[in-house]
Amino acid sequence: MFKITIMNNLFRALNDATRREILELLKDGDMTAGDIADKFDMSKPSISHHLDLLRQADLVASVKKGQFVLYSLNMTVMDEIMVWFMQFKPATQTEKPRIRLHVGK
Amino acid sequence: MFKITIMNNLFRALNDATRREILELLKDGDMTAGDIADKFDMSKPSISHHLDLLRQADLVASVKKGQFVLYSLNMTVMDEIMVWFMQFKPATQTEKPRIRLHVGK
DNA sequence: TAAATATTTAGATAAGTTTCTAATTACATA
DNA sequence: TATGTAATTAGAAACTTATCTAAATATTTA
Repeated sequence: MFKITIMNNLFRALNDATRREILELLKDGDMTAGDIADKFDMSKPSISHHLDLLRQADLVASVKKGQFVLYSLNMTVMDEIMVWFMQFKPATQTEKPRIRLHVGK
Repeated sequence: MFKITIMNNLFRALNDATRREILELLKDGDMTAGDIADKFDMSKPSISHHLDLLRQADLVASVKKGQFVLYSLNMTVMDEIMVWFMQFKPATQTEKPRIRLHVGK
């Protein structure tokens, strides 16, 4: 169900405060690599490397726009992680009514 | 809202396939350190170390039972992680009814 | 109390990660 | 086409992590 290398890439990417901050920045809209780097007290190559790990985890996508590279969040992966976490929720009451007043055809 | 050291511990703990497997084992019920170790092709001290990181992240709790140490999942932290992930869901329709037929006092 | 069992701690090693500076590649424009 | 700007790649240093074996601690039982 959850491929192990995918999970490894995912949690590896999330295991860093800078990378999590980058994800939070991208919540508010796409940004170029340079604009992202400007938000941190860290060299551009370091940020580039962080972006690479986020891309490997499919948490962000990048598109070249002329001279710039535009980065955007990938929500669909977030959804998949949530499914993984859900397995730990105790087999919870499904939303099925316990009493049925009327039975249709 | 999300304390950084807590997040660091959390994602550090999750960033390992063995530790994630331990969490999945504990889904089905509490286990002793030895029983957990028996499920893996890895030395007991290594498993002990993994359990320590999971405990630091508050993902598991441990209780000494005589000679044994019993480990159990901590669901409440899972819930908190989910809240963190939720911030990335696009500002989704809140469950507020758009039409109110009757306005009470 | 001595021996057996369960678990953790200590210390070492190999592998992986973060960060830097310097160099390279790609694109835009004067 | 030469120059400037944006971004990535390469390579190195410092640090962290995963794993092992050996040793220590705690508990039970003969």
